[in-house]
Amino acid sequence: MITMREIARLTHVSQPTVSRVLNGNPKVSPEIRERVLACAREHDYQLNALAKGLQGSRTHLLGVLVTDIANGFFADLAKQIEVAARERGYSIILFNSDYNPASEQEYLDVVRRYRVDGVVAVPIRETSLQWHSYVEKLDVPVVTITRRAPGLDSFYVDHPVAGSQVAEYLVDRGYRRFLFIGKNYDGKYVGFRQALQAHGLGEAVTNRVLRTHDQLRRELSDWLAAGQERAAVFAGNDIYALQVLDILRELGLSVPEQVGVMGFDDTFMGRHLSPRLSTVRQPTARMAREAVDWLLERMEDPDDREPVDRPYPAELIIREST
Amino acid sequence: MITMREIARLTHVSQPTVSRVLNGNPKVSPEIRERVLACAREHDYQLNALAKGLQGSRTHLLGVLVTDIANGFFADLAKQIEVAARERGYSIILFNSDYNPASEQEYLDVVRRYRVDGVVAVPIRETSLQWHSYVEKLDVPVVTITRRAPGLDSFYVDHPVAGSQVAEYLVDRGYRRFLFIGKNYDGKYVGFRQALQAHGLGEAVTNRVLRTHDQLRRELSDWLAAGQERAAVFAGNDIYALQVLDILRELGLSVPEQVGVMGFDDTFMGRHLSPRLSTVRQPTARMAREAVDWLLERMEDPDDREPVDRPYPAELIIREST
DNA sequence: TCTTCCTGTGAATGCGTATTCTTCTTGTTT
DNA sequence: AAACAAGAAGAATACGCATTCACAGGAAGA
Repeated sequence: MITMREIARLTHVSQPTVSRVLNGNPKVSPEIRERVLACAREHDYQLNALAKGLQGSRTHLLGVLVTDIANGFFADLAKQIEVAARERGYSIILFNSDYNPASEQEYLDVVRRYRVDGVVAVPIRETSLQWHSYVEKLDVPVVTITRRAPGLDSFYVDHPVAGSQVAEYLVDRGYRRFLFIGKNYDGKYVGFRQALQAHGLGEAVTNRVLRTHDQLRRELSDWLAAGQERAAVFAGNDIYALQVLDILRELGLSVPEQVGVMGFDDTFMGRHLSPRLSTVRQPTARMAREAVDWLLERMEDPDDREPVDRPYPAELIIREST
Repeated sequence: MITMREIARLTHVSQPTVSRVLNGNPKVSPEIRERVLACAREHDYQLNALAKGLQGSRTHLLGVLVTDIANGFFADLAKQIEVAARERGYSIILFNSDYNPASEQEYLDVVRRYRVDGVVAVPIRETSLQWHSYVEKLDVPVVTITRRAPGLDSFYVDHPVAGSQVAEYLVDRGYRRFLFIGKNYDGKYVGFRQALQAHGLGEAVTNRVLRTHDQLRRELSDWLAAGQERAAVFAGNDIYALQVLDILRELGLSVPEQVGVMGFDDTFMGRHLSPRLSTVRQPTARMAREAVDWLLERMEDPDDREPVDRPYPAELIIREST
């Protein structure tokens, strides 16, 4: 791999001159400029980004931390981030926390080792104390996407709000018993339950964590047997919803006639399921773009501004399953 | 961010000594070792990977190039690669070619700029001439995963073979007319057609590229109307299959009774569709692991060995859609 | 007491860039 | 013609690390 010094030697100029040419510095005579450029082209010169990063203050690397890249929603999110970053001349170091806090922390060390310019992250929990204190010590700007992290720049759909939107909609549609599939600390569940309580339906909502398919079937069928009123299942994401639909089919129940099902994330898949899945859409592309933009600005002037808190509206996508 | 020199200053030793301690070099007295380690811990020292990469021969960065990370199959693949790499102390620079050859090429420049140690790639086409010649000039080892690239280390499921497996199975199940959804240069289609020709069914197979949902519906319904024999659709991937199932439902056709549908990739989703999707599974995790392993070995001794060509068996997953 | 051999430590150096500081050349002004 | 401004290119340096080499001091052997 050819270096500037090599080019300098070949073209009988000094290395700084080569640097000037390659960086478009005007203070260099046209003949030399041509000579150097020709040589660089001929040998297919590529800047050593490591050296540049070591010397200067920018590595042009962005860290991207997601909980599970295999989940279609985060895969799409990662893609949008990658695109936005690339457009601005940045490359992406990807990391998967797999919902494991230890991995998450480990990644922050990687981030520091590579002197990444900034990080856009989906933290596992919105308010993890260790995470937060660790990020504080980091001298790297971190923006949070899809999750709200107090004290950090956050670009997110407000989960409690989205959850309450879902609740309002389902109540409006006549549902009176509700099952939420997901972690009980999930903001969606929190908002969902609160909104239902406001309707005097606080007793009518239950929560289950998804473990295995069989277990979910048992729980679902028990739950359905335990009441008479119109029932709806609110799944923490479309993948859960897919499994719920499957189980209801196994149980011989028709959706939405006997049970309503609501997903979350508006994965592509939902559009083509049977029945087509009602779900909640997040403006991923916008969030990704604006998060990256902000991150780059944040890098300019370190920490003079207040952390930004930017919630995005969730959009209810009503299809056939409710 | 604290450096070795800083630690040296604080502990009253020389910088090389700090380096020795941190690298476990035995030639350093226990007292000094302790002193230095304590100081490093206290200040939460992190190696500057850029400097190390610049001076040494390893950056501990791996490039990962996929065609579309938003596709569940590649998302899962990327995840496996990331896990395998991390276990071996490598981090991942991710890139999305989005089926755009220009992007693909552009990425190879990024790879060179960051002096990545190796690349695991899903090339857009198995035999792209520019790609191949470009990779040759690269002095970075590249392994190809999921696609076979002659002359490069390849870890893949042989698409033509898999296509013929599908053909054999479908013929065996009594299907006599076939529609393949995907690019006609897709190896799956090539093998599929060949196997059918061997059964004297060469005339019975057609190919359509998926553009829009509506267009596919028209084409599908036309195609179905054009013949009487038992028909099956072979979709190039599970996402296509999902859309096909949807369309057939719209057309009021029952699967598998009236039309068979075969997917490809064994995406998680397929397990829970209605009907559950018959598909083809690739041993992604194994491929990813072995590709990364090989890549690391390849990095040891540059190019003394022959390029490895490692096909993996495809596994037919038969569920309800055929 | 004087070599010889370790062993632990520091000094010096290189990796590829960008920047700052100098030097040298050319052209302009009075 | 002399003085000076400006422009072009080279020399030196720093960034953080690893590595090589040389040197000091001590222990062991003669």
